[in-house]
Amino acid sequence: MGLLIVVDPSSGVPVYRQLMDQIKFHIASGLLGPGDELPSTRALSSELGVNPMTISKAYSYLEKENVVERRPGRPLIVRDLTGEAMTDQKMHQLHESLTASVRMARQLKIDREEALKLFREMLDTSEEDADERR
Amino acid sequence: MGLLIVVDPSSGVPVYRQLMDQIKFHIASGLLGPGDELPSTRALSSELGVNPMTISKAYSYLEKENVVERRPGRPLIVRDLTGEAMTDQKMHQLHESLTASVRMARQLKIDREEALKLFREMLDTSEEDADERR
DNA sequence: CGAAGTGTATACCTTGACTTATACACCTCA
DNA sequence: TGAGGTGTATAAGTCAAGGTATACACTTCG
Repeated sequence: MGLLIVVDPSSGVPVYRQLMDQIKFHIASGLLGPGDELPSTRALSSELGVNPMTISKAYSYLEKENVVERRPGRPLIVRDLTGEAMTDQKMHQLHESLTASVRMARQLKIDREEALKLFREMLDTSEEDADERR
Repeated sequence: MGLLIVVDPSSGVPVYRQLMDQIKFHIASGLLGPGDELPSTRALSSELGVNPMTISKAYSYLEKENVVERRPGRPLIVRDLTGEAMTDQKMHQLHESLTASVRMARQLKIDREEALKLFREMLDTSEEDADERR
C-alpha cells in the first residue's frame, strides 16, 4: 500500500509543490521517519496520474532542502531531521516566509502589538484544527 | 516636481507592484495625504520609461484595495484611510499574508512561542531600519 | 552479463502573468 | 465646440514556470 497522497492539478498550486507539502507533513506527523524510503517516481506516477518527472522535481527540491537523501540508482530516503542544525534551518525558512508580512505590517502602519496578537490567534486556531483532525 | 518613485524592471518584482508599494509607502509616510492627486499615467510613464497601461494597472489595483478613488476623466485621488472600517481591512490583508507562515510553522513543527518570538524580533528590527532612514 | 528496478538530464510544449500599442470615453476650459 | 488633459478597455506580444516525453546513468539481482 502507498502513502496517503492526493493531488489536485486544477487547484492552482503546482503539483510538485503539493507533493512536497504532503511528504513534509507525513514526516512531521511521524508517519515517515528517518531512513524510510520514498515511493518510486514511477509508482507514484501511475498512482496519481502524473508524469514521473514531476515527482522527480518534487524529490529534487526536497533534496535541496535537506529533507531527503539521494542515492544514485536507488530509492530516496528520509534524512534524520533532529538536532540543532535542523532547527536553525527551519527557523530560516519561517523567517523568509514572514518577511512579506513584516513589510506589509509596516506599510499599513499596523501596530506591532496588533500584528503579534493576530499571528498568535492564527497559530492557536491552526492548532485546534489539527486537534480536530485526530 | 514629481513624487520620488523609482522602478527596476529587472528586479523580478513586477513593475506595477513596485509602483503600488511605493505609493502605499508615501501614503503611510504622510508625504501623500487624503485628497492629494496621483501623478497622471502619462507623466509617470515618460518619467519612468514605462507604458501608461502599466501605471494604470497599478492604479486599478490600488482602487480595488480602496486606497485610491477613481473619477472618470480626472486624476485619481488618495482616499481618507482613517476610521475603523479601514483598520479592519488592513488586518484582513495582514491575515492573508500570514496564512502561509502559519501553515509552514505547523508543517515544520516549530513551537508556537518560537514562531512568535521570531516574528516579534523581525517587527522590531523593521522599526529600527525605519528609524535610521529619518 | 542482462533484465528490471531506481532517479533524472535534456529538450520541447503549454499556459498564464506581465507588458505594450492602439483606440476609445470622459472631463475641463478657453 | 474643440483642443488637450485625464484613465482604461481591448487585443496582441513576450517570457518564465510548470508539466511532459524521451533517453540516459546507475544499482540490484538472477
